Amino acid sequence: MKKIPPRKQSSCLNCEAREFAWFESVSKGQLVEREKNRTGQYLLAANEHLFIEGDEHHTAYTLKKGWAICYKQLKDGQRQIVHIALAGDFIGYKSEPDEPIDYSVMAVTDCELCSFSEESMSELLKVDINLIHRLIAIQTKQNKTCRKSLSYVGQSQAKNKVAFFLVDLIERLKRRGVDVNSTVDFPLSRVDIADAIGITPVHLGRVSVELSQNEIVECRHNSLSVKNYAVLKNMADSDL
Amino acid sequence: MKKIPPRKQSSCLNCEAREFAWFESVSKGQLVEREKNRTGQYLLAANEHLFIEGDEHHTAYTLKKGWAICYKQLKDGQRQIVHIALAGDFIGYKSEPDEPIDYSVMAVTDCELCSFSEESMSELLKVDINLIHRLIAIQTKQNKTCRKSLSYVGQSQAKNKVAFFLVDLIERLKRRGVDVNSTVDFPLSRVDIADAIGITPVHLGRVSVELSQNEIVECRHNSLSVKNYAVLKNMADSDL
DNA sequence: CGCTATATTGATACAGTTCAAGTTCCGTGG
DNA sequence: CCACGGAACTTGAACTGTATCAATATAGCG
Repeated sequence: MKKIPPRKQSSCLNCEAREFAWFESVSKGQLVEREKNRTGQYLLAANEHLFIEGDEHHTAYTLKKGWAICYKQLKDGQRQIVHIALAGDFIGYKSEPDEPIDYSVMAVTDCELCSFSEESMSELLKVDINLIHRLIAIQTKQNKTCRKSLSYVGQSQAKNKVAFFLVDLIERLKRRGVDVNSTVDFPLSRVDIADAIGITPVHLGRVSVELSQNEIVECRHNSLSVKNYAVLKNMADSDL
Repeated sequence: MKKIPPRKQSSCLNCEAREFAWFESVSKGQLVEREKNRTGQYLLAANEHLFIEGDEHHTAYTLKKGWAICYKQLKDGQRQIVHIALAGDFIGYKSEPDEPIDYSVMAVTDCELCSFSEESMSELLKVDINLIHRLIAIQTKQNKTCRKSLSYVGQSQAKNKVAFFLVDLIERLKRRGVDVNSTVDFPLSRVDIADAIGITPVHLGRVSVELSQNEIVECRHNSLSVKNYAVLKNMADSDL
């Protein structure tokens, strides 16, 4: 991971990810002041790790740009992706400084990140009540998302899992201003998607063929194009 | 749900669940004061619902006594249990008052609950910084637990799922002072366990037979007895 | 003491996995 | 710009874990 020297760091003022980030709750006026508590800005190249499950790291990050995956690994090597991190996502925060982190984060594309040390975070939480509430809101949402993933991973079958997963992602991309009607950049590999929804990449392949033959969604080679979002959405949370 | 009249309500002072609950962070001295912001105490009979996914309820609860299940339901009726609530667990909290709750809660055994209205909560969070940090810690832990469930539900197979699930529960019961070496009360049905780990009750039955034949764990008829915890633990997070 | 819930057992079907052999894609260097 | 090599995807055949359905057995409740 490459640290960006202070004079080259970009300001929170014109950060596009801010409306999805922890600092969403900070008013323009206060931003310069709060920004002083940001402890660094980094470049993380694709496929590099930010941290690994078990690390005793002491930093939380806002993903400023790029795609990253958060995952856990079982003893037998099986990988479960627990979250696809997009611009604005707050990752690596732990309330207990002494406990090791319970998941790993790896960049999918080249990423930019802003860091907050534990001290700077508790300083920020001390001086700005809005940041506390925003942090709580972020956690509530993460929880909600995780419960939803758990539900479809546990209860639905392959085709529906794909739909659930894609619809979730598409909605998040939409909010970030991506035009989902055209073909969009989609850096996740088959293996990534498979590990996120709990099936085999091979079987995901077969399901994908079916989805593209039915003119629902085409998802391959770093690009995604939605042909029939209504049907896809309906497939997420129903047997159709 | 039956409301307990004020004069019959028990105090937080000698609550056994408190050390696992939100008020864990409150000192004995402050407890009487904080307790004033508790808005009610309730009895919820077995199989009754506390609230249902989609409800616009405005109350958070501490489970004081009993077992409850938190679950989500897919359109096709499939149920995923996302959490087994035990004494001390904080359930139903939402950071956004306007949003409907994203899961349902049903009592498994008769339960006792303490309630906090949205107003009382924001009052408490305003006056007691420790309660803020405790709330954040609770959410962090819930998140962690959910990620873990997602991982084994998504990636391991039936036998291991059972082990994961039981080990998690057993550890939580231990902390609550239950002697796990003897036979313990275990009110969850086969269907409940199956819906928590994402398999069929019938198949869970077969796996259970195997586990009991191998003298690892016997789990039936409202009781659980662990024969070989070492092996069970090893089965959680490994192929053995 | 019967009645409904819940759990067991067996037979069969299928979704999803595994392994292995192709194929296509894409970045790299000549 | 093309040729190469490795990674990512596809395809096929065989296998297996889990689901389904249906029929019994057992447990707990009124």
